[in-house]
Amino acid sequence: MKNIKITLPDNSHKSVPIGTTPQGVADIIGSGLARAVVVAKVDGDLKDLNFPLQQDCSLELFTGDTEEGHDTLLHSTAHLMAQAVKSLFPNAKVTIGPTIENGFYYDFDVDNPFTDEVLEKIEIKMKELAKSGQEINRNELSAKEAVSLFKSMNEDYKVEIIEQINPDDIISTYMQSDFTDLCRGPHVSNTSKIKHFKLLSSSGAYWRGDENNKMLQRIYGTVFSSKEALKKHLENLEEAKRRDHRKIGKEMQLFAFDGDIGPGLPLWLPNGTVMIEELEVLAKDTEKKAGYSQVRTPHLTKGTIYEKSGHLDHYKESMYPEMEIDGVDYYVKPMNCPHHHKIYSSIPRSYRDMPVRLSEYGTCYRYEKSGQLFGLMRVRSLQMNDAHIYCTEKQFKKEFMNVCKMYLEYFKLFNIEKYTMRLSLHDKEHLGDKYVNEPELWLETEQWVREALDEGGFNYVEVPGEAAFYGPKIDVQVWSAIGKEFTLATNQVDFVVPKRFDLAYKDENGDLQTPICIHRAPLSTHERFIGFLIEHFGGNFPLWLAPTQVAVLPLSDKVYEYAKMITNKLIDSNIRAVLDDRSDKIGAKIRNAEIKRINVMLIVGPKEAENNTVSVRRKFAGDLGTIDQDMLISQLVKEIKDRSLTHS
RNA sequence: GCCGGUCUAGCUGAGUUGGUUCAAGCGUCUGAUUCGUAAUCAGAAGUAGGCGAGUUCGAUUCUCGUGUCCGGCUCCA
Repeated sequence: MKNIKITLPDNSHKSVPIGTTPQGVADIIGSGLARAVVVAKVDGDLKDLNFPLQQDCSLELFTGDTEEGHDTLLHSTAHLMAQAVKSLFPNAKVTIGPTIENGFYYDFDVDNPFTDEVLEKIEIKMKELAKSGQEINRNELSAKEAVSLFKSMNEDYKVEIIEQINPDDIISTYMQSDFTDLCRGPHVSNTSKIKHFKLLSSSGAYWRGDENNKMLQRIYGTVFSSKEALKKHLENLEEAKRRDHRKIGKEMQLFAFDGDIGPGLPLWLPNGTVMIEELEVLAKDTEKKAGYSQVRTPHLTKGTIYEKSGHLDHYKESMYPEMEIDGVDYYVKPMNCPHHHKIYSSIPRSYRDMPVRLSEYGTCYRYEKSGQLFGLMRVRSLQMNDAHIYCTEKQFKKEFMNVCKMYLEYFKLFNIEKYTMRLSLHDKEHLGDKYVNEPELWLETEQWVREALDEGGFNYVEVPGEAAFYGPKIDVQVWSAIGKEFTLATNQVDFVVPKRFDLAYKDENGDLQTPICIHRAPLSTHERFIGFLIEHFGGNFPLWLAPTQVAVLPLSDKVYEYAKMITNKLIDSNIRAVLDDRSDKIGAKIRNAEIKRINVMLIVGPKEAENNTVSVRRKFAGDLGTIDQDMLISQLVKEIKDRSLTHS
């Protein structure tokens, strides 16, 4: 039989009989690799391990701990789960089962939703099927054959999927025992390769993500190449839960929800309010330097203005219903833009005044759907770090870029490193309904934004169909501790509403021009930003932001007077200090302060009282020794003033 | 809004296959202790099974409704 030459990644060669599979090559290399390998790349293309090699080629073997291998493992485990579900519930119809970051899900059309007990049963069945070592085989067929195959199996959803694939394409299926699934592949070659998996949760999910379609039942799960990796992942999930802003917010008494107030309407407790105040000072400082003017606007406004802006058309569903006052409909405001437009137009504007930058921590109310309220991240009452910039076409790029630069300044201050800038564009299909029908203006404005971003050297991804109804926008996406993605900062271009409001400025020639409006909220809302910060810092805030900055811990009642004096001195220096005057031992006081995540602990005993010093202990740093009280205070004042990130 | 689940003291959290007064820890309060870098001891109090109906001799436990929150889906100016 003819041999073929296999080139491995280290450029070594193996000569093997034609028809040898990647698994076969792995077997030759070693038994450890043979067990661990899950998928292969043949001349750069991902292939199954039992793909017969027909000619000289390069071959790369991937174990489950590589990106390619893990993805294959995840996908194959989704199939294994579907097989288990079909075996337990023969009436179940399978739909789609993709991989996601560190996991997979599969949607089923079943008679009864999955309960936790059922999930356990499915997992047990999966273990059984995995152990039984079933071969997984690829089969290729035409779209027509595929349709009749899945029709014969009563898999309506698969038929629907195939019918939307190009009829000339070759369709592939994967079969393990009596279970066949439509899939592009690749897959592991045997169910015994799947060992360390866990089903995590189940939930409802609409077919094709459309709420008009039937609700399917989704199961989420994950798999790893080793027991340790799975354990580590599950521990990470647990750790994430500990950073959950809802948990820490309660522990640190930052905010609360109350049934008598209403869902999505947070109460800001004194500690959380301290953080709000600090953020507002930061925003005002930053905006003052950047040439913004502060404004204030009412919470309640006539409906006519929202008709004019178009918001009633587009967002009535998520606005609190109107209230009739003196025969006129009023709304609580869902956004600040129309008010700022009215401030802009309250006086005549010249090109010399431009750009006009109006900022406000505006309080808004949005009737978000009940099912999507989520801690502080999605609420119904919110205060936006809002501003509107009115500028000329010429000024646009620079203004837009400066807003983006402001984000980055903030991100640096808070040490936010993981984020994505998303340029959200319109979708031609929805001009006239979801988006204002100005096809050329859309393209033009989008191009401006693109150029502004490119010139500013920002990295971004383009996302069609995500724009606001009045223009393209930049969304900055971040991830919460529990892995949810959020839009934090946002920056939008509005080429429509200024015209509707007859906003104008007089240009050099004395002609009236319409300004472009940039909506921006770099710090998002207080609610979302603080929610994010809680998870980002795990409650261990930088000193300037911490609700309680210093705890003074007297060793005993004998030094109470001295401790009280130190505490007062700190408070006089605008430092948020508390005195722990309980009769606990010092160890208990320290423990208590540590649990409360207090950054600076000042331990004072007779020695300190005698020398006018304090003994400093800081969270994360531990015992830092003794220091003169005035020197310490000036150090802390500086750290706070600089909004320093350091804990020590 | 949709699918599923949750709800026990300020917090965490047991238990009750329907049966007198429902644990415990933390916290709180009182007293003692006066202590050197993550828990001193003792005692006490506490509007505790979301809410409303129903079944029952009897419901925290079963049924129905309703609210909240959670996991997702959908949505997000």
